[in-house]
Amino acid sequence: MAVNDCFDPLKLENQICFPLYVAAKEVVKRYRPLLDPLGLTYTQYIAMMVMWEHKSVTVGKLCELLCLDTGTLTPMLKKMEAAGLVERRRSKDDERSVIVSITETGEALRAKASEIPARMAQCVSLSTEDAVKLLELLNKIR
Amino acid sequence: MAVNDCFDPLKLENQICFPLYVAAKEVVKRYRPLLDPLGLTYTQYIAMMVMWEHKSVTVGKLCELLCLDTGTLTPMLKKMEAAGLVERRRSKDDERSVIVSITETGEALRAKASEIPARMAQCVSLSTEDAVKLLELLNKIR
DNA sequence: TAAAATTATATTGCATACAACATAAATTTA
DNA sequence: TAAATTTATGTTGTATGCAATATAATTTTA
Repeated sequence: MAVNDCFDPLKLENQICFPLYVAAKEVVKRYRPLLDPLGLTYTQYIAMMVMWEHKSVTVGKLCELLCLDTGTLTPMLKKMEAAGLVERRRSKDDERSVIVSITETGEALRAKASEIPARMAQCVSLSTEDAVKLLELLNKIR
Repeated sequence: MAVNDCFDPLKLENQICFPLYVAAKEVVKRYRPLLDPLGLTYTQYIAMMVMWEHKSVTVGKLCELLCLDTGTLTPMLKKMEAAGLVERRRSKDDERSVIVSITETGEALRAKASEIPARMAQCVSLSTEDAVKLLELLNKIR
C-alpha cells in the first residue's frame, strides 16, 4: 500500500454516518409505493401510528414521540386535519396545549395499513437477530 | 400478558425503520455545530468529500456517489459555486454533461475540516467492532 | 399579586429530498 | 442519415426538517 493510500478519515467511503443517512432515505423511499394508495407520506404514517395507539395526544407529545419539531409537525397536522384523519383543538385545561385526536376516517385507515409492516419486512429482509442487533447499535448512537 | 397486548406490527415501538430514520437525523444534527464554522451543511460536506477526493466529477457521478437526485444536487451545487467552493462547466466532449471541479477555496477548506471526523467519532462513540457490524447490517438493508 | 420566567405552539426562513416533467445533446436504429 | 431512443442535466411542485423567533397562556418568584 502506498503512503498516500493510508486511511483518510475525510473519504466518503470511510464514513459511518453516510451509510446510515443513505439507508434511512432508502427505507423511507421503499415505503412510498405502499403508502401512496393510502394517501400518506412516511412522516404522516408514523404520526398515524401514534394516533392509532393513543387516539388523542398533545402536539408536544407527538413531537416527542416522533422526534420531530413543531415546525415540521404543525403544518403536517393541518394537512392531516384537512384530509379528515385527525382533529385539532385547544385543551380546556391548558389553553397553550393543542390536542390532536383521531377521527373515524383516521381509524378506518388502520385496516388499510395493516398489510404494510409485513410487506416492508419482506422488502427489507433482515433476520430477527439482525434486526435486534441493528436496534441495539442504533440505540448506542443516540 | 393480556390478549390485547399481543405484538402489534403497527405500533411505533415495534418498527425497525423508525429508529433508523431517527438515528440518521440525529447524526446529521450532531454534525451541525462542527460544520457551521465552515459554512457547510451536512449534504454540502459529503459533496465536498467527493470533491476533495476526485477534484473533478460530473453531476451524474456526484448524484450516484451521494445517492442524491439532480433535483437536490443542481441547486446545491449552484450555491456551492456561488460560495466559491466549486466550479461548474459543460464538458467539451459531451455537451450534455456538466463537470464540477474543486477550486482553491474548496481545497483550502479541507484543512479546516480535518478535525471533524475525529470529533464526530468521539460524539458517536461506537467501537470499531460495532461500527463494522453496523455497516454490515446497513448494507444488508440496501 | 405583579413582574419575570417558563411552557406550548405557531411562524418564518433556509436547506434539503425526490417524483414528474422538460430539454438539449448524443447514440442507436431503421 | 433521418427518426427514434437514450442520456445528462435542469426545473417545478410538494413535503419535509429544523433553527430562530414570536406569541399567548401558565407558573414561579420577588
